[in-house]
Amino acid sequence: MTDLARLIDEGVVTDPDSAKGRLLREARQLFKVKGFTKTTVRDIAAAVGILSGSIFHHFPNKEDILRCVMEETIRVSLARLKSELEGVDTTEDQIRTLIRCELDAIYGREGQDFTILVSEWRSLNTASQAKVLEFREVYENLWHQVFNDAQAQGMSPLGGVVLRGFVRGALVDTINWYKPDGKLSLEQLAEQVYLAFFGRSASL
Amino acid sequence: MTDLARLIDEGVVTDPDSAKGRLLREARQLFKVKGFTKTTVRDIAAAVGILSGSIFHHFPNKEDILRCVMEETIRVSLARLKSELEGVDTTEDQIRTLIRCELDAIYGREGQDFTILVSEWRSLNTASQAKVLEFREVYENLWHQVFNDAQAQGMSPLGGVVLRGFVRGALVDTINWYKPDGKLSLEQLAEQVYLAFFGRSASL
DNA sequence: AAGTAAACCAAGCGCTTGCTTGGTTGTCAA
DNA sequence: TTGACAACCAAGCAAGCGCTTGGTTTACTT
Repeated sequence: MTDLARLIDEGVVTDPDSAKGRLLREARQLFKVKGFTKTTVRDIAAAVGILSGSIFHHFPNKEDILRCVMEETIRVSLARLKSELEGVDTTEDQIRTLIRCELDAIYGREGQDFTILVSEWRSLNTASQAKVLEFREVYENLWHQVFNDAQAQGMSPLGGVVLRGFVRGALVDTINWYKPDGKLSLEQLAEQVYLAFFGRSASL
Repeated sequence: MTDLARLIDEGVVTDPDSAKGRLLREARQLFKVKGFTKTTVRDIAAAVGILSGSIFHHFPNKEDILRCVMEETIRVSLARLKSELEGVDTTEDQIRTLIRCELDAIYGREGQDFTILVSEWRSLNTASQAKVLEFREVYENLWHQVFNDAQAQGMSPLGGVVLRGFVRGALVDTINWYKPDGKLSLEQLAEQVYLAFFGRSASL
């Protein structure tokens, strides 16, 4: 069984070959490029190759498409993170893994997936936000635990929650200035982030 | 002459008592709360107390209102920053001033002004972005200079541009989790940011 | 008192939006 | 072969959008 097949089987992602899966893929792409409000249901339908009305056979409304896109993004990121963290023992390497995975969630695959969670957050109503938050908190707790360990080991003077807040901001905001095709590679960017926050912990 | 009067006189801000100034103030507030696309010209007009069509006596189109709001935000922040940096000699204190001023631009006055620059950036067309960028680069260069000094003095292993990118992200993203009314005060938050990026420079 | 220009109103145009409705097609199990 | 169901089409509705137009009010100058 392939990785993808297992993820589909576990309900982490929708089968990309199904009608709903195709819709989610094209919607995600359009939300990334144009943003949620500037993307019309006609845009999404045209990208898939159907008429706009047919979308509502699969989703109750436009907002629910965004909710599904966001939930899938987190579920995939979380599954990926958990599997990559397995067998990583030192806090230093765990932090590097966290940073690498999140940068990959932002720039990997078809790119900028993770960013939708932040940039389009206000496009969800309160009920949808609560649903997405359920998954997100599990993901964030992984960060908090590792960063609390880091504080306990003297690697940072900051608590896990605050430190995670700063690191998330630093990472997410890179889309506004970092160019993956420039002189700085993704791996180098990840290392720069690590250095910025934990660069001199060895000297303690 | 008061501070505000001088700013008006120098063209930094529009007179808040003028018709255009009132429009900009209400528009800014609505853009912050609802976002640009979800704010209608009828919303803005109603907040000021006029009819929607009358807005176009003052602005050529809706987008230009956002452009003006953004430009004023930067001009005010820049003027404020320059005046606060006067007489500050050490790089450490300059950094603290930069952080304090930017947090104040985000949370001060009527709150979250500065954030519009990031969250609504894509709502501007290319021409408007270029205009705003003109002012913004002056502001960013102030950061770059100070952070390059910091690197030269061994306070950080990172270059000014990259480090500024991380710090900006960390600061701007605080609106997504930091609560000004919580246990952490704005001054404490500013100090935490400083510690996160420069906390162990003394041990070098 | 007359002139001027800024500020605003009243009405609505043309377009786009999310979504609905009633019907058609393709697929597969019984 | 028939029934059932998911997937989709064709057409369009109601509401909201940015913006225009032609005219009126108000404040100030000369």
